[in-house]
Amino acid sequence: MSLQTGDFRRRYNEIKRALFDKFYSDLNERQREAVTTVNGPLLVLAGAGSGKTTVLVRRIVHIIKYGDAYNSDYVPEDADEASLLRYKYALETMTPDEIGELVLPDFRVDACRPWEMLAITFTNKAAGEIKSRLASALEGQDAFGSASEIWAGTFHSICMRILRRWGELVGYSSGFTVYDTDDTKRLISDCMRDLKIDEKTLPVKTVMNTISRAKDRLIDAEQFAAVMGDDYRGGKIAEIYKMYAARLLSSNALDFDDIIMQTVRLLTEHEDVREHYNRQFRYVSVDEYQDTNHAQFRLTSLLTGKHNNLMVVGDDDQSIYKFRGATIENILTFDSEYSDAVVIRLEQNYRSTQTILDAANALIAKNERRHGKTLWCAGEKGSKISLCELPNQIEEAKYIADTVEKLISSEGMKYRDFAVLYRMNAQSAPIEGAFAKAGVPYRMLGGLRFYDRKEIRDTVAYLSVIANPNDSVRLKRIINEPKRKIGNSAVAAAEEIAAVEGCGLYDVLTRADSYIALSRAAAAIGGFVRLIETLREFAASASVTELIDRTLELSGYREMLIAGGEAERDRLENLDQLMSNAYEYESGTEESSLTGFLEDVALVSEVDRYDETADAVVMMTIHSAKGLEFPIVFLPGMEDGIFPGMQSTSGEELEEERRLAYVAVTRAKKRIYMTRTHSRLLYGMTRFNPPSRFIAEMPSECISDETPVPEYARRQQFVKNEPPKPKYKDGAGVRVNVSKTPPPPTEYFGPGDIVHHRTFGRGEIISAVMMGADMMYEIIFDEVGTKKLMASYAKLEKA
DNA sequence: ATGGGGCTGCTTTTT
DNA sequence: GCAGCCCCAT
Repeated sequence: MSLQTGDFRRRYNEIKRALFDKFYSDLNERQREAVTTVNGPLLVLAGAGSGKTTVLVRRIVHIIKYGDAYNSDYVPEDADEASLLRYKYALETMTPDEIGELVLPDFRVDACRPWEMLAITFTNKAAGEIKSRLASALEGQDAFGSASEIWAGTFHSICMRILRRWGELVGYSSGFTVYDTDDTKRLISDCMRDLKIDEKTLPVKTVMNTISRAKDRLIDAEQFAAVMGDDYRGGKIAEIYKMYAARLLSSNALDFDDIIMQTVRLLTEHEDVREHYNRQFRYVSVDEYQDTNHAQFRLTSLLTGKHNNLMVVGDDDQSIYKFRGATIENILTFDSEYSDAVVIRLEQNYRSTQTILDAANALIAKNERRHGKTLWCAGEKGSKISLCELPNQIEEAKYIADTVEKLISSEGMKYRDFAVLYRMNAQSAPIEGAFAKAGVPYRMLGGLRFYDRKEIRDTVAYLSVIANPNDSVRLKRIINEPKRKIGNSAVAAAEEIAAVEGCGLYDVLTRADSYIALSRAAAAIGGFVRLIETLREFAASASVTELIDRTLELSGYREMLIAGGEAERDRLENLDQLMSNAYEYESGTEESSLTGFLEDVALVSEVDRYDETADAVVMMTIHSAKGLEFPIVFLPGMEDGIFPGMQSTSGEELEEERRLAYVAVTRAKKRIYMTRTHSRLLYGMTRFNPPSRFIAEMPSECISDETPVPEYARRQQFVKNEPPKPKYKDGAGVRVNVSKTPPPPTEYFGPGDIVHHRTFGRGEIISAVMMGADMMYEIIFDEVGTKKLMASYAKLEKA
């Protein structure tokens, strides 16, 4: 029998919300709304630098600590006027932190236990960030449970956790292997060889990509064949897909796409498993939702179940992974997919100056397919974006190095304040060169990754075979590494036997001496099998670290490298590094195992080589810069043909490039230096690229052209038959035929002109250089590629 | 079976 | 311009 009146209840809830609002006073209103919107589908459109991770983490903590207290109207039976007074006093005197810790738990309604919370991210880095922030938010508050019980991880690690438990239901026995891109490529390549499909007519890359995209869309080999119908190329790929899938299964292996796809299959086909997780995961959040593909969308909705407590966070304007299957539709249609979804926009930016945001806003506004957001900040306008044209990529690199040094000496900046972000890795070489020459310390991301090095891959392959002898891709990788006289022909023969007998390759090897086809290599094979068996026995009782050491010893791999002398020194060091990684894994994991280590190797890329504390300029692609921020950003290669790339000059491709430009610009906190070159040597070809269209898409008042000398002498060297690209600011881009003085024998052409050649057909001039009295053209022909031709010999016509 | 030399081809990348 | 890969010669 409650004595609480309606008025009391209203005042109770008012003061409760005021307490929450004070607790969240360090958040802006939108952020607070996102954190306290607990039930039902929620889409948070988080602009660059808008505190997205903060919101994600605090919302999870909010639900675990307070549940739906903020929105609920529940008033406890024993609440009375005295409690109101107490709360009012707390509101006036306590700090936000004290309120959060001492008062708000009183209001707890329907809170959730940590293991009922699922938080999915894309990268291990993001997962690590979220985990560590959750850990510190929940530290020492055991009443709420431990942050480590929260299911926070990447799509792949979450799925692996599910598959390790239920994998048998979809045909995988325990200890299954994960194939990475390289393994996948080898396996597909093998399939193509066995199907006698020439890699020249159908590149492995294409096949791999097609199969991967199919898996993204949850299309299996049979369905794929059906969809392809009698399309020749498609039919061939369908054949490969079928064989590839069968071989993966017989190797007890999954590729990256399978990890998602098979989990979806598991949850679709096994209602009990699905219900198990639906009951468990009362709340689901997905980060970087703009990068999800269809399979991940399905997975999310299967895991979420009927309660629909699904929060997705992302920025449609930062969707830059279409090429690897991400579909921006997921984020664009979330609010129609979940019709009662709450949509919250985080537009206040805490990172950049207003000038940078103005430029970014104007740029991205050119895209059609977006939810629409406008970033703003409370801070200052800041300096204009600098733009500079340099003669070539060497000068461009020098300019960057000089500017770094200049700003360090004149403004006391540190090397680590600078980032050079480029569109393509190929752009990095000259910049590296200039930094090296100028003595600028730098750190480059995106070279060969640690686990992609040959010696590491080989060693990991040994471990994989020890853990799972059915893993034929890895088996083949190491069967003759180091050389032990088991050549391709012997392996091919053994594979054939395996195919005929329908057993594994390793099984055939164990009985090598009973096959005539293998008689020549039987002794060598026997030695290899004994090696693996010895190591398997050893593995049963040894640690992973010891196993690696023993493997390198007994296989002769280490010996081989030592024999290589100085040249192989790095490789030996890398293997030591692998052993210390294994050691680290074992000391940091409760139930360490060989399978666990291999899974880490497959799914966890190396612990970020990007050391934020080192005082060095950082160089990386724009793609890998997503999510990072730097005081000063250099954007070299602001040229059409580079950025946007020449194969993305219109439509969806161009929109994706523009999003990439948006990502690039929004990385900068204080200043941006854009550069472009007059001529650029790339892939051994000199190109003359016009300025990037993205420059013109930014408001001109945001940009200041710092090109040093008004005219370079070099302009004399190049003759064009048209005025240097119509600079008409006023009026339409009408081409005027100025001073047409074509010196005989031919009309001269300039870069960008489309010409026709009697034998080579249609082509585009990419460079025109005066050589003596003649002109040398470099032309990309549609049919025959690039040719260099002299004007007087080539009978070129304007096309 | 192995190693060396020519030829192609080549955005972006995490899992 | 360079690297990785295939083919060929040993």
